[in-house]
Amino acid sequence: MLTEDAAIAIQEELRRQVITTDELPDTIKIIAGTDVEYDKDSNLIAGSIVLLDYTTLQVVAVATHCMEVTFPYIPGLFSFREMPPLLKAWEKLPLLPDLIVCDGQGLAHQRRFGMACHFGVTVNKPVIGCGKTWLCGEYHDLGEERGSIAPLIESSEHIGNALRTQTATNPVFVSTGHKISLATATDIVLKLCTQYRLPETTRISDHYGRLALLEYKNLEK
DNA sequence: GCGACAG
DNA sequence: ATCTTGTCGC
Repeated sequence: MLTEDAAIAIQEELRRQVITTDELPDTIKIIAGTDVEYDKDSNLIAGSIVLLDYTTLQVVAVATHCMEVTFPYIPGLFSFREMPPLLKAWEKLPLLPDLIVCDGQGLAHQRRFGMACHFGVTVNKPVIGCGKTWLCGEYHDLGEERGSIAPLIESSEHIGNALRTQTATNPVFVSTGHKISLATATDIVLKLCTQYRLPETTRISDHYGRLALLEYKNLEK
C-alpha cells in the first residue's frame, strides 16, 4: 500500500517533468473532459473521460471505468485517489484528444503538482487544471463580470487564475496541468463555459460518470 | 502551535 | 464527492 510519504516523494519526482508552456497541436480538434464520481453508500468510484469536438462541443466518444477506491482523500494527494479509475478509462478510449481539462488543480497546489499535472505527465498530453473550489494561493479584486480574472499568488509565484466564467457566479480556479501556459488555459476554459459556470467538458464527463456508476451498481444485482 | 485543505 | 425541490434574489 502506498504511504503518504511515498506519495509525496512521487510528486516531488514527477513535478520536474511538468511543462508550463504551450506545446499544443496547431489546431485543436478533440478536447477531453475528466471527472470521477463517488457512490454515496459504497467504496465504488467511476472514472469518466469524454471526448468532444472542439468547435461544436458535441460528444465524440465516452469511456468510463468503475472500481473500488484505493487511496484515502488527503488534500494535496488528491490525484492518487482519482488517477487509477481515470487511467483505466483512458485505456478504453477509441482515439486520443489534443487537449484535456481535468476537474481539480494543476500547479495551483501546495507542492505545485495537482491532479492535472499528475495526469498530464502520466499520459503525456496537454492538460488544463480547472478546480471548482479554492485550494491554495491568494487572490484579490476579482471583477463581477464573465471573463474577469484575478491571479492566484503563493510565495510570490503566479500559480493560477481565479476566473469568473459567468456574471454573478463563483469563480473557477484555472492552472497549468502540463504542456500549456496559464494564459492559454484560462482563455480555453472561458470559451468552454458557454452557458454554465463549469466548462462543458467537466459537465458532460460528470454526467456520463454518474450514469456509469448507476449502471455498474444495477449490474451487480 | 493553530488553521486551512481540490474531490 | 455523495443529493435534490423549492425557493430566494438580481
